[in-house]
Amino acid sequence: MEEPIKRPDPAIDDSAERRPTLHDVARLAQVSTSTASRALSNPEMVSDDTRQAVLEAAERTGYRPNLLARSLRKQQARAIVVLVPSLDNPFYPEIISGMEVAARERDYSLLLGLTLHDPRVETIYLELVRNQRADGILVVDGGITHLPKEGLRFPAPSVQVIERLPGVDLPWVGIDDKAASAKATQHLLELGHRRIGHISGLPRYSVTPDRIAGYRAALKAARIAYDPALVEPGDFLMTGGERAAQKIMALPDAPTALFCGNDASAFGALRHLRSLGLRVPEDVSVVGFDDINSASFAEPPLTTLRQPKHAIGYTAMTMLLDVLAGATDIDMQQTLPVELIVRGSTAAPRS
Amino acid sequence: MEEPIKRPDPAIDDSAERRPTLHDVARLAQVSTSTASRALSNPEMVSDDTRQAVLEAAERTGYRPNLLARSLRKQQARAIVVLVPSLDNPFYPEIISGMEVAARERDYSLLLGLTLHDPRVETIYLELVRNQRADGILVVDGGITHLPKEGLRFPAPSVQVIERLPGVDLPWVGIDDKAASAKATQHLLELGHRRIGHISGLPRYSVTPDRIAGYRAALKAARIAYDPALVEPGDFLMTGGERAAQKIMALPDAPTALFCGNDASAFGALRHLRSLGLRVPEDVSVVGFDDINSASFAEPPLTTLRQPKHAIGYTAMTMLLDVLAGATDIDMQQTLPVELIVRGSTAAPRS
DNA sequence: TGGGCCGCTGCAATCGATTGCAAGGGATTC
DNA sequence: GAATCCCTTGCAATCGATTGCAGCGGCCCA
Repeated sequence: MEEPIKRPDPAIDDSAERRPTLHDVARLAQVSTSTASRALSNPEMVSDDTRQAVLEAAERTGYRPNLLARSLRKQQARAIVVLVPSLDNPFYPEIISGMEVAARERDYSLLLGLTLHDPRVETIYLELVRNQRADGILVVDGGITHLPKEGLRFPAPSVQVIERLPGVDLPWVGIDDKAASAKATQHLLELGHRRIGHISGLPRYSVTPDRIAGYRAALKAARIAYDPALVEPGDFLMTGGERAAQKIMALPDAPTALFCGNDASAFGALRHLRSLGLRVPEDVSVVGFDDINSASFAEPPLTTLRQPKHAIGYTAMTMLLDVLAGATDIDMQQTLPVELIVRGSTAAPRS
Repeated sequence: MEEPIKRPDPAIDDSAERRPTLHDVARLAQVSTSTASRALSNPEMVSDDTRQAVLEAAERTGYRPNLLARSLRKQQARAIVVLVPSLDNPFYPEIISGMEVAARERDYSLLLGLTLHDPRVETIYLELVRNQRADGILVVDGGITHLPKEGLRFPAPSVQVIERLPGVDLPWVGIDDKAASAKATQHLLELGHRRIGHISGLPRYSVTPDRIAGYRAALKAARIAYDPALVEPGDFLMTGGERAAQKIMALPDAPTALFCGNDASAFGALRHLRSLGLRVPEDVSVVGFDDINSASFAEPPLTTLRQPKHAIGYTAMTMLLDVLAGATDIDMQQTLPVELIVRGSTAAPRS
């Protein structure tokens, strides 16, 4: 080990610009590759002198472990596929941000898959796991909705986020949609509203019936009869919200408040109300759902239910990595708290 | 090959639930693994009978190639790191969507890295490439800004998006900020505005001076003197836009129009104008930049410059993959067209 | 002095593919 | 009938790590 390092073994071509491998490090440190490996990955297994020499050699050569080789050997890709329908709804990027942080903290990478609800795309990303390029899947909001429900089997540990896939028994992270929805409706009731419209979401999402249920529960608690005409499906987008608002506001006995299935729908509703010349909140109150970034910038700033988006993503990723790490005492259902954010779009009805 | 497939070799434990490997397929098809490999990857290299037998065996065993092993052998990870400061600005998700499509089309995966301008995070993702887990890097908008500029070397092929890193000689995809900026300013000039304010961006972004330059060039072409007091830096966020608008509108000779460095700033400006009781566009016209999704939902809908966000992402990813595929005739600078979208936030000034 | 244990190290197998090289065999050509 | 060529196939090396097992030497204790 006191052999001067300057004199390279003439039998070895060091001039090649090949990236240094563990073998190169080992040779420079005059040890076997096994020892070099241990010195770097399990330092306590080698003597102080050896560790020192290996670290120095690694430093000197600029060695970087080849993660592909390590993954192959250890049979873990250290990557997670995140399936999202799209990034159009600003709701998703925030969730993904939380996932990225959690993944990075534990030396995992995040493979982003935008399915656009296309089963072919969904299949491609599912294959990535079958092909050992990823260790698990996070399914955000029906990323898999179009794959056959029957016998849908996940090829690896997975966690569902927000949406519960019918007939799929996987851990889940989300919110209590019914309770949140009731809370928003109650807020309007407390302000004095008696006729409250609800713009719901696409029926294919499981959150849609839950939110309707919460709305109905709050009405019932206030002893107000449920009027189906006041519930109109939107599509979780601006345009659908606009259309739904149009239908509801055209009723003979139009409501004084609208509770919308998400913020985008609420924006659409706002636009329609404006076009009718109705003022918010003086003439009609509006409540959204999600609290996306732009909700506070709307005119007027939107009263809405804040989903803990970052925390949802962080929690989901953490759960999945815990499962992959062998944890067995996982909470199958993690319900995160929702906060009602009261801004300028709600007020008492005109007397 | 007419050996009945039903009779398994008793020497081999087929009961194990191990994923089938190429070796298993080969054994079932009674060929060597090399042949099996070729039958699946280079079908034209084997005879029809053999190919048939191998495909059948692969089908029967449910074989999926192990991409880690393939990657190790072929020395390519087939993954690209996308470095973005964050997903807060809705501008980024759209770019990323374009990248994801281009990557998927060519069997690459997208590793998402949110740097938050933190050099430690930037380093982590750069390491991913050094460690052979990714083949290249897409740097979106100063994803690397905080790493030392001096001697910043990329460990793999990379493409810059939107932002040009100083002193870094890499292919780039973006827009002509100066020309776009001039176009927006000219629009206001054509409407009859003579005093036009500009809310610029953070100086650390290279687009900021370019956009100021375009603004000045348009003024000069219209023979209007440049007044530095009318240019106020924002931070590309709502709050900065609000603050900058406040400063500019407090001038003794306040402008009749504001050209904002991005849509978020414009939203902030709108809010401030509203708080002053000024109407848009009757009292003050406002122009944004980017055309993020919510620009059309603003009140009034925002006149803005539409960046081809999806195309930018798609093009950048395509360029990078072309480079990785060995293309040499790459355009080092790809400038994509910007469109002025005239909506309700601009009009002729009060006479 | 001898047996046993422990700490450290190296050998060699392994993860699961791809691929250069060579050989076998049939067809073609002179 | 022999030489040549080409098509197809298999052998074995390789990508770059990790790890079970065994060996070696030193130390401790009887």
